[in-house]
Amino acid sequence: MTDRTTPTLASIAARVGVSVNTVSRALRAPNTVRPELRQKIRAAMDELNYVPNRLAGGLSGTRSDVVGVIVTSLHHSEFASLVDTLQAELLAQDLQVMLANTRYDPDEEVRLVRAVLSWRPAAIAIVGIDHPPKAVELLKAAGVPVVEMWDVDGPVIDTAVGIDHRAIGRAQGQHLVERGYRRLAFLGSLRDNDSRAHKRLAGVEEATSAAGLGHVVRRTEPLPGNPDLGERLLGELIERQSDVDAVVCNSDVIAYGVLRGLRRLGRDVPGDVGVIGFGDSEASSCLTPALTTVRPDREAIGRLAAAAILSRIDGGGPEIRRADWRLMTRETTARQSRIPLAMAAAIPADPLGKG
Amino acid sequence: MTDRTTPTLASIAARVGVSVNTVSRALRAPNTVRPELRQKIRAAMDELNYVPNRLAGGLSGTRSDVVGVIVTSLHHSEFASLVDTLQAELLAQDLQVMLANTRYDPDEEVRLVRAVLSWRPAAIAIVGIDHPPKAVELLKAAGVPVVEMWDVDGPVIDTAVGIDHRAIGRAQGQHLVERGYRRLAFLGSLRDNDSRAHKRLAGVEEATSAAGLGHVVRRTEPLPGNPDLGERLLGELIERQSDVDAVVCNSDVIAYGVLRGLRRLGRDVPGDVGVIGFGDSEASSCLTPALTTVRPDREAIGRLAAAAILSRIDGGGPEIRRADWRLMTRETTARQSRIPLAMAAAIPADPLGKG
DNA sequence: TTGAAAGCGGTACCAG
DNA sequence: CTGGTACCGCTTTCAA
Repeated sequence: MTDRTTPTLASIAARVGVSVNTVSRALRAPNTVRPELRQKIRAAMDELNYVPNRLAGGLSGTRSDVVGVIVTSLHHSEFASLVDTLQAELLAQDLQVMLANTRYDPDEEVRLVRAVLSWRPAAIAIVGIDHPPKAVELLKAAGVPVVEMWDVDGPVIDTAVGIDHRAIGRAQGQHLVERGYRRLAFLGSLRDNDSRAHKRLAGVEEATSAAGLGHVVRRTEPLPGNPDLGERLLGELIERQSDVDAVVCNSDVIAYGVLRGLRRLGRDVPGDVGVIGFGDSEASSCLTPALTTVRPDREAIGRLAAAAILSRIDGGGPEIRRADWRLMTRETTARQSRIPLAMAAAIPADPLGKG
Repeated sequence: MTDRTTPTLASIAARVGVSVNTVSRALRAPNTVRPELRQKIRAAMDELNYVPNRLAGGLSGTRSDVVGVIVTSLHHSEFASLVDTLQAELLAQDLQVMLANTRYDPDEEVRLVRAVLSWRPAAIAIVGIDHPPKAVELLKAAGVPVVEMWDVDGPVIDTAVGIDHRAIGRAQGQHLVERGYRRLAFLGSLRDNDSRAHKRLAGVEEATSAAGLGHVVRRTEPLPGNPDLGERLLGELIERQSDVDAVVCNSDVIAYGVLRGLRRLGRDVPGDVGVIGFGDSEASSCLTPALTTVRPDREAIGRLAAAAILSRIDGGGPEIRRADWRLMTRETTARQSRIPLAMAAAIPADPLGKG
């Protein structure tokens, strides 16, 4: 701290009495510098607490060491673990994560894509495959590898890693039907631009109509999902459709509120009403009754996404990869079946998510 | 896409027929450029999908527009919402978040501090006040504003925003004592370098010893917290100390597993055993029995941290701010008290966290 | 209102 | 093995 300015390669060079160039090589290609000199340079750097300037490095060199990660939400741990995994795997390759959160706002998404691109990232990982046209245009024009995550079904920009949401919806619906539930409802946080949730909903409807059941009643709002919202939506649902006997929740946290609400209303779960969630949050297996839900292989998505990013940076070609998911059958749907198995068998499903 | 190279200010300038710096000014100081020209420049940028290069901008200009955010974990939504809030508030000021996750590894922390500093951030926000000496040295040498989050009690680098963990521990212990619990245990994920958890534990012990009770039995592991770990630790605890009648869990997810385990063991909660958590995760109010826990004002921490960052960037001085927290009294500790109130009153506590 | 030119801190290609 | 020297793309005086 004797010097008020941040040390640069030049200050190190001056201190050691060599050229800037040599110092740079001492970092980038150590074996092209005499060990003794290298040692002195290292010492000087340590002493001055030198930290390389990546702005300069990135501007000059060819490669930048950032990867932009754009998610739609962080609050409800939906994507927190994804970001966590990505960060860890990329860091192992000395890649820094620049994080952005659109909060499901398309305008914000365009803005963030631009902001992230302005750092000239080596790649961009982004949640979803439904983006505002301008965002897609920017992404394509930038010529950066883009890895879309969580959804893979539909037009993809470049590379995608995700799960088959429609198949998940089918499995949810089919499971309820098999367990004898007949009047299904879909509840939760749902945004117009959350095509993943819409695909799951479509899957549920596919299953019910295949079973010859009526429409799936829905009660949704474009607000962040949490138990209070779940309980409120349940209340509103029951008020105008009191004969519903199964609720598909768009997320586990919504389901938590739904279960709390049903308890307060004195409805028995799974006897009177069945409940199924999506996500398999940590608490789900600890509730009483324990929540039946769908567990996407989050870790796999993170790992595959990281691998895809690295591969693309490394010159590999675009690809589409699906991760697995599992129906976690627990107590909230543990009702005795009332329909013949033959009928249930007629319902299409794809439990392995292999498309 | 007629041009294979990314557009630069120069390409825009060439296209419009002006100098580079006119284009630059059109962005940075629009009113110093003739509206008509400005219009043409805008059009060219739009057409070419121009995205400014912040590496160049940051290198040249004085201010950088990144804020480094260093957390210890993301998985269990412990800090996810914090990051979420920070990101949103900073973005409003056109500041980008560069995220790093130490996973409670001190070596990693040093490495990440260095990595983040290499982007010459306008400020750094970091979880905790206990950092490896080298990290502190780097941070101080860099002369960047540093905002430490979640903990404020102890030596601080610069500015800090957090809650009083010791007071929280005292309140947890006192609450259990008041409810008549006598043999307390502390369970959960606990790392040596997680001084926040250690402070809460110390607070619990302070409360029990003030009440004249014996030592708090502890059963911890330096692993990520989750329900399975909670249930396992509970099992191990009961095995060698079966008379424990209250469990302080280091996080709500641990408590979920503890409750599940107690249920399986046939112990009544809150009758036989009381359970209290920390964090007030979303599911906590939906469990049966609902979990008594402590809710830190997460949103306030995020907001205050963002405000502190902005203020420091803007030339404001260092400061220390405490956020509030609340004991959420629910069912898992709803046992009738067995001790005279006078005694309970003797236990120090500071429920408002004002230090 | 606009343009020319000097950096910002590195990297990379040369020559020595 | 080491040093000289053009840039990288943008910001910022200083003139015009």
